[in-house]
Amino acid sequence: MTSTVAGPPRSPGRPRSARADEAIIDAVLDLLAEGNTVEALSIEAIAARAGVGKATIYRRWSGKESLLADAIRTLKGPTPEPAGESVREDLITLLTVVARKGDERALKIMPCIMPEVNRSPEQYRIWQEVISPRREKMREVLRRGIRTGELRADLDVELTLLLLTGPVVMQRTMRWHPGLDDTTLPARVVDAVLAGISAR
Amino acid sequence: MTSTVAGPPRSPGRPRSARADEAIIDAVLDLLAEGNTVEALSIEAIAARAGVGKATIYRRWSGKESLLADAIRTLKGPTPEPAGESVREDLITLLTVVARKGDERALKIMPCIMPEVNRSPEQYRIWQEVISPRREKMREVLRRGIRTGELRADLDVELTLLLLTGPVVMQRTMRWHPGLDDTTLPARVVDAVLAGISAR
Amino acid sequence: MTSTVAGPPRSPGRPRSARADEAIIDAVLDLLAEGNTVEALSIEAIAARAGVGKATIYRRWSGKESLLADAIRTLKGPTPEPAGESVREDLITLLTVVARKGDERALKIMPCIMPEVNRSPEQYRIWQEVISPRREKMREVLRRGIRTGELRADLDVELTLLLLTGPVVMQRTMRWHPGLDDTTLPARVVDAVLAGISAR
Amino acid sequence: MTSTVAGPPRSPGRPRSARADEAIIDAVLDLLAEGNTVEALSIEAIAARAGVGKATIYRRWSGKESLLADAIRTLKGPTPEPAGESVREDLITLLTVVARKGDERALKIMPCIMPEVNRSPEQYRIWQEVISPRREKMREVLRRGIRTGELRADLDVELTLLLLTGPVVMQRTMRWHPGLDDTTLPARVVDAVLAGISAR
DNA sequence: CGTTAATCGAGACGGTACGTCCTGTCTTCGG
DNA sequence: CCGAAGACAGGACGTACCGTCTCGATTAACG
Repeated sequence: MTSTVAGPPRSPGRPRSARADEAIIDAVLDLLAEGNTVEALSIEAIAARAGVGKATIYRRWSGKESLLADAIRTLKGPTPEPAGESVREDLITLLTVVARKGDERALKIMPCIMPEVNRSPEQYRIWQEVISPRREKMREVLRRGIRTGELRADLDVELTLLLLTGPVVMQRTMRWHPGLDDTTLPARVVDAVLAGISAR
Repeated sequence: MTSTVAGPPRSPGRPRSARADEAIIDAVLDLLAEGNTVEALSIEAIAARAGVGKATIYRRWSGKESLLADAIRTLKGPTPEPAGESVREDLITLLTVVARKGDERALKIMPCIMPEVNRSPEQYRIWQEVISPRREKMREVLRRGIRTGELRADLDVELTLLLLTGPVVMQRTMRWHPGLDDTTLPARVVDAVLAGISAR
Repeated sequence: MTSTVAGPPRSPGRPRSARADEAIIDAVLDLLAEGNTVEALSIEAIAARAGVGKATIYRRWSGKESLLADAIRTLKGPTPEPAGESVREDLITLLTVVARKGDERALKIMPCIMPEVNRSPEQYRIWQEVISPRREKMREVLRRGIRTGELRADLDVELTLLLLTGPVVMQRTMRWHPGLDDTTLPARVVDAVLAGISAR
Repeated sequence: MTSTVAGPPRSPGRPRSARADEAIIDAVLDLLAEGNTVEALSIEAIAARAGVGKATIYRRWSGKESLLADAIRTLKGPTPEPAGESVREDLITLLTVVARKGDERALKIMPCIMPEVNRSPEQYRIWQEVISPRREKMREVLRRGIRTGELRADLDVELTLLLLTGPVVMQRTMRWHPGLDDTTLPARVVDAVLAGISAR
């Protein structure tokens, strides 16, 4: 007797190469880290760098957009799990980018990815899907803060989400303020938003 | 002899057509408003729409980047002048986009311009130049608020700038929160940042 | 010991499917008859039409060239055997195409096969092998005619072979003269070449 | 006053470069002469060899087919003008290929062009157009021969055309008979067809 | 009767060429 | 000299096949 239970529904034909997947994603990240611009990122260059035919890319992704999205997904690593002790700590955790372990390319790449997000509605949709888990976790933390009394009872959750993520994303995207260090920024933004800027 | 007074150092040959300038800028804004995406914005399409030769565009701008910058500059209208009575009112004024009178395309175009800004260092430099006057005015308002005691004495001006502009730009770019109306957003952001979100 | 007589050198493993052979050849002929052009004949299309994997084709033939050659070989049927009574009759017999019984595709396919023959030296070699038996038989008939006195004693056999086959092949290939019926053509060519066109 | 008569209807814009035309045709002939096969003739290779963008080729020709036709047209030189003294001489003249002066590539290229002619109906149409003038002149010579009594009164002109051109084209295409020299072939074919091969 | 081994279908693989589109430059003519 | 028009070299796009390769599943003959 071999097996009476139905195994996984394996599709016929040669299975897709996991090596190719990795090589392609890696080529994307390499080229981004080298060029620091998305303009220099052509499918042909990716295929050449990955040692892969163009068709192998198009078999997996519909275009540059979704390929980029997956590359970033890979880069970002899993959504961090907030400790749940204080609202402040949890928000800082969720605002901090956790790159895939050992990937130094993350910080170089992030700023030049952001601008791509809104170039087309489709790209935007894909990107939303990528970051929505983290955003949902932030909403939960805010709601918990209201319940526990750490935050105002009349808080507008959506507005607050914008107050917290807007500055961090913008700084990451635009690098407008050279004096603001990226590693300490989440903490400073959270503290300022918690406290307000008015004099007492 | 036709003229004895020294005229302005007029170069010989046919002068540049002001009609062409307008037609080109208008074509850019039209195409952006129609397509809602910058990807579909090619120099060839702009030239065709404007009824203009490609060379006429390249004679005036170095490339798509600076053309876009000028188009936005035109769209935005002049930097608003804050009244100077209260920090709150002035910040709201400066965070509100004032479109060129009678141009309904502004709100449709803004979100799809933002992402272009950081695609290359050059484009970023141009964009900074466009918005730096407004940012400088905001700094002045913040410093005045510190002097008048309306704001905390230990306020980090650059961080606060980020706290105010980040959410507004992000919402304009990403349209993440459908419930947040764009016209009332600046006021709500300013109020929230002034007050903070912590329970008292 | 199971067998003392030396059986056929049967290789182990699953034997090749005769159904596949037929399906492939048939798919080739179908596609040729449908498309009336060799350009539309891709290995992938053949495999799909035959319901066969590409590897099954490449296991049997080295490429499109030899597959085509075999398809034609199948189509043509065996070399006809001249009766040997008169040179005229024998030449007409040898110039007439005898298609495999019941295959109406032959006449549609022939013209579009011819051009393929000379696309590469290899293809040419294969083709020569296909038609050489028939050509050799024609040479014999011509030599016999010289011996029997039916033909000139100083006849150049190779030149005459060209005089006879050239017009028939060309008409079949190019269809230049719509008035010349394909079924009566061999007889008319033979008669004209035998008699000459000069006035007496 | 410059000119009141309507000049040639010059189209606006930069005129097409004659240099490009020549370079492209020359590249085609070079690649054919080198490779001796049409399979190795890609548009990309032609563009590279000619130092020309692919678009410059597609602006002038609809595809490989019509480009090839023009290349051959150029190679062949003008249709020869028969002297009109004897049918024999005129036919030999018309059957002999006159290559463009000083172009040694002609003889290498001709054989590998022929097979292309019938790969598709469109290609066939183009080719017919290329050689129809020469064929029409041959018809005239044959009709004149009938009138002058040099040829049989009951001659079938179309059949005779086939008898003459078939062998020459076939030998040129297939190179089946190595002993038959291409330069003397037209004369030998004409003589044989004139005289017939039957014993007297 | 189970092992062995070549076949089958399916389809992914690294490539090459296709024909289209856009870039930024140039070359023509007319204003 | 500027204007439109449009050709130029170059290069990326996404598609279609090429001929090869890897899968799990058949299908015989051998042991």
